[in-house]
Amino acid sequence: MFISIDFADDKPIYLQIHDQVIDAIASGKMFSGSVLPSSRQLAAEFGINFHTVNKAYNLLREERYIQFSRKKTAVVSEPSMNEALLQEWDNRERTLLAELVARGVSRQDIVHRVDRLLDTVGLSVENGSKGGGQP
Amino acid sequence: MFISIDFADDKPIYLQIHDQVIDAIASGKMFSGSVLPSSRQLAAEFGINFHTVNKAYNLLREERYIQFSRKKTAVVSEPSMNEALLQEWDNRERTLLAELVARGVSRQDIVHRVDRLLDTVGLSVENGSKGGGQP
DNA sequence: TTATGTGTTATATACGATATAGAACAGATG
DNA sequence: CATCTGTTCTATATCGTATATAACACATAA
Repeated sequence: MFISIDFADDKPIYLQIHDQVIDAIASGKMFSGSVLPSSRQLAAEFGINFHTVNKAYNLLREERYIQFSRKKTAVVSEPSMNEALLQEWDNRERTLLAELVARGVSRQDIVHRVDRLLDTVGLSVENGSKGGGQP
Repeated sequence: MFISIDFADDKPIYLQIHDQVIDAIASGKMFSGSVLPSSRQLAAEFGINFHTVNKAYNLLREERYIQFSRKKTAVVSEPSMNEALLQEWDNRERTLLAELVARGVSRQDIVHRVDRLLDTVGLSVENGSKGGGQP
């Protein structure tokens, strides 16, 4: 499975699941139409409560990353974006960038660092037909 | 004052203060040696508890952004950075970048967006470090 | 010296978020 | 029918956030 939970991490479990699903989509491991494991199934796999998984799934649905089909199974949605989301993203990104600037990291180093990170995010391509339209 | 508090924001007050101090340093409004207002003083200004301000200050100190002089006043430290901090920053930045990638934003758009954000962060001359010199 | 202001420590309360637990429900599936 | 799905409800326990009050050691200025 593409999800792992670190109980020692201070980050809430439901957020760990939430972020890793987004990461799986970004990296191409999952894409529009991919079916996610059920709440109870995923919960059993990690020995956690299925309500915790539900919380992650519901958040992902509110953010339009996934949706629930009539079969009640969670599936990855078509990518969606809007101005409000971009504005909210900018706020968080700006706060993060300010940390490096405040610590004296040069602008060139920051841009290079972001660029290098983007390399590691989308290692898609391989693995079946990605980008060839929707399944 | 370079700090404002939004009680409607879901972000904790102590984190709002924390992030805005870092932003002030990044933008050059504060730099090494700048004196921050006292906990009780800043708390009174916004009608909040001084323990809340203390929580923000102590976090900033643990992160080496500020320190407390023998006079017990909080002052901005010299910029510091290390590998562990960079690694931790990468993790958070990667999660943030994955959101845009998962939503279908092109790599070029993301880089351009980050570059534009960096314009708004450091409105202090060059980067690399604000001059000023230290006392 | 006295008075004031600083960060620090301690105890206490209140509230929301996180996580767990168990039960029951409607709808789809085989 | 039996099973699985997400959903809803109630309940509990724990932690983080925020406030409140008190007291302390230290530094500063009157």
